[in-house]
Amino acid sequence: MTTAKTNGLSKAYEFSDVESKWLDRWSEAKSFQGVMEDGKDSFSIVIPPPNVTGVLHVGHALNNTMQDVLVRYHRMRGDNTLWVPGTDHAGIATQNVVERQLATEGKSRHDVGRDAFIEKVWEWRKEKGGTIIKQLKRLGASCDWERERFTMDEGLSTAVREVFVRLYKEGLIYKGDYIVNWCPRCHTALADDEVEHEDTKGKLYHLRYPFADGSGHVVVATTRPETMLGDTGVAVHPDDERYSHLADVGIKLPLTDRTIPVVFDHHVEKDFGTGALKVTPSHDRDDYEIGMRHNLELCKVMDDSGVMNEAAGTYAGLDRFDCRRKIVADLEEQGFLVKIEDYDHAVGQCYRCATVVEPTTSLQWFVSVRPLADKAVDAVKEGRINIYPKNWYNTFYSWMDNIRDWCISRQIWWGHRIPAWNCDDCGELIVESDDPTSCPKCGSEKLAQESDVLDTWFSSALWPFSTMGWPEDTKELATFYPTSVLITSFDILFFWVARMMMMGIHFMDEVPFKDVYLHALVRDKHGKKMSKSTGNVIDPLEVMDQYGTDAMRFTLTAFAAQGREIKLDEERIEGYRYFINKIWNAARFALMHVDDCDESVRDAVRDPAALPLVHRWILSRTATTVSEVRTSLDEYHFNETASSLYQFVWHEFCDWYLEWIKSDLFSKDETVRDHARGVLLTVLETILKLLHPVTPFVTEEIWSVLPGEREMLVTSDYPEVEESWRDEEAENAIAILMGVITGIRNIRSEADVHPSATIEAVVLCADPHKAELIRNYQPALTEMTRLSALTVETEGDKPADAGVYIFGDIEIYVPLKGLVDVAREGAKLAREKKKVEDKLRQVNGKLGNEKFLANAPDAVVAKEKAKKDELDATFTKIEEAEARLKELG
RNA sequence: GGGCGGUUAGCUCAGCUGGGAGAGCAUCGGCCUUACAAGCCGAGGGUCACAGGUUCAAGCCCUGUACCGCCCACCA
Repeated sequence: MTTAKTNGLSKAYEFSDVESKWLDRWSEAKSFQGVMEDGKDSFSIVIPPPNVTGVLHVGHALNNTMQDVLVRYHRMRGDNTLWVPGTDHAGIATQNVVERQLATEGKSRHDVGRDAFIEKVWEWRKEKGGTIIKQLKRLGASCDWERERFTMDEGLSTAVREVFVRLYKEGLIYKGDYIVNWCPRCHTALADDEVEHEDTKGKLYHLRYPFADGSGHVVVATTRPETMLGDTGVAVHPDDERYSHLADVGIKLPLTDRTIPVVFDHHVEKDFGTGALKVTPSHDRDDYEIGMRHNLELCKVMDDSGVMNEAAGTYAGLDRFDCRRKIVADLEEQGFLVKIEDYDHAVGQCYRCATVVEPTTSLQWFVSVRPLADKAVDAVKEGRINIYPKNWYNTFYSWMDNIRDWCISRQIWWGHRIPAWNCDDCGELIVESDDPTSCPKCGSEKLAQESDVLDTWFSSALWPFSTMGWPEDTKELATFYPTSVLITSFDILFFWVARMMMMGIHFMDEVPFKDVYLHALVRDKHGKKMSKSTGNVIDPLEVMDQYGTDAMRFTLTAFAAQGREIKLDEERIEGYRYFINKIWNAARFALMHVDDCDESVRDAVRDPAALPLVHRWILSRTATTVSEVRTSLDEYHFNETASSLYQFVWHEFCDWYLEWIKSDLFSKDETVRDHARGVLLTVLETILKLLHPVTPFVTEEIWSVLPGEREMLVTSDYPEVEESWRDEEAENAIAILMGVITGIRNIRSEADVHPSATIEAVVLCADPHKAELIRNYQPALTEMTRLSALTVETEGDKPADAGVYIFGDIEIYVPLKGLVDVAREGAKLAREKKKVEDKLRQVNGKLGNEKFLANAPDAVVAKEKAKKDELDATFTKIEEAEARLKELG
């Protein structure tokens, strides 16, 4: 690759140096600093805090690109703009990382002790925890980096305590012994939504449970036979006549010496299996609820690690899965096993470590979410929060309707320790934001703080206001809360988004964000989830290395259509890299001509109507593009933003406008040249501004070498729609001229006329205005089609020995002097004729339909009539051309 | 079991309020035309999953079917 330079810009865009240069400059200039000026609109976003253990994956890249596009857009619009960055302490995930590190030294966290372990986590964070932040910076994320927050920071920890204590005192936090999801590997409770259900090929074991009086038996089915040791009842449906006589007869539980009762509960499905259900209240959520309804005993048969305990009798000490095998063998030996069926069912797994979750009763802390959830639902129903795309409303409501109390305590060490103390002497439970020194009830000083920490999502639920200084009244909160929009992945709608709504509304009395944009997951090009084991992971860091950050950002923006999974194809990234390069080269070309311009060159656009058509045309197209881009950004239609920009820059500005004005730029007529230079510079500047939010690096670089003194692009102004640039007349006229050019090129190409061969063309057009228009543009037209001459007539001979191109009332002939390939030309005409015929059939169908004429709006009818006239004209001319061709053949 | 989404060119996808089916890549042909071969010019390619319905008019609205995907859920 050559690196020849033109006017200081290398021939191909070399992103690497450019990117690091601007990252430094933006940082030095504090370009991303949050602004709080009176009388301005505010635009604020809080980043979905990535886990402090995280490394940038393509989902982060998408998420943060979208946020950055909006933030840069609003900053340029002059709003008070703030993007708050930060990371999440990610309780279990981070603890796991440090535990693994310890394990390499052959130690467990218990070997080092709680305080020392936490110290180690902080050390780890200091050394390695900045990775994802560095990577976000490299992405170009224009966060106010001086405001970086961490969910374990002092300020945020204060907010967490304050919230906990207030909720407790309002009776919305309680402690109790309930069934929870337990991870035997992480040794902690998990919230319902931290359990992932995986379809698993398992077995359904049918077990024979004899009646205590020896009069018979009932068959129950289970997927987890080891839990039978904890059975404290058998449940049947109250209306099930098969079992109505069992009310007073107990069941003799196999392998034990216990007798358990039969209870009648509507939850039991009569038609499933035998209609009898073994009830293990300590190890199954449904069974727990049945047990509560019928006062069944709790019998816990496993410990915190999933190992059978003393209640399991001779099975004590066995791991739960080993126990399962042993139990099945023993049941079979003793004749209690009826049959084993293959059975596919969902098995709950820990979302962090994929260990099979064990439902267990345990003493935990809970938030009563119903009252909080109701307020969140109201906010959404009343439109105080809008959700995009809107198909998420149903899902949101149904989840909120079925929400259960939130288990917030975790039996791990890394996190916000629950601000509750137990008095050793009187047993009083003390909940205070400041550490108490003595028991308010008995005065004892023997107080022990709860060992549990809070669910990570508890602190992230406060993120929109805790990062702005709550519980203090801060200027940040006054200026930026509620935030403008939350952009996040749909898979944490409930983990996080819903909980921020609940907490924000409860504590701030105002929603935490006005809009929620939920984007899709990024998948590979076949729609498969990216995973290391499949080997289909696209690493954004490698992508940035290979194609440049702007190319990746543009690609992600182009893919970000609402409501669809994103299938990312690496070839597309390559395609958009070419686009970045195209911008670069267009700028190089422009610079060759505007390099030495002074301010006055822009005067050309002050009176657009006075300019030649092609300049009026590009200004009009620019105005349209500005409008499209602004609208699509305002509506979060990121893909449309990308496509408007791509289409306009490449196919209108580069392919047509630059080609068209080349002769003007080399003109000896100073006015002609200055018009071209002024419009060229103006449009280029507009393009750079429009593109900047999506492709900040290349645009800033080009901007910096444009003539004149200028501030950095990042903090310049975003283009407004210039209504005075809109020009329908120019657009129509240029469309005709483009048609002529395309026609001539088509004939040349179809007839295999070498591009350098000089030939002539004749345009026949009965309409004198159009003819005049085309005649006026002869120089540009011949230049762009490489003709030696172009003649325009309102009437004249139609040569047979010529290539022909017809559109509407315009006919183009390129005399070929015996070079016409009759067969090929005939085929082309036939093809065109068929197209026109098909369209005519449609139009005539409509216009021949009285109901259409009666019902369709006048404008639509008029349009159809105009279409018919044009098609008729084209059709006639094609037939004439066919006739002439026949003479020739 | 409930809910949501998808099915449009060979591939990946747009198509916002119903009014002449689009893009990128890929394909074919021709060009190193002085910004760009990471480029330029030209061309081909569609029964908009299927079946009904509403409408003057349907890729778009309604009903149903098929297949694919995701989410939620207490049939053990």
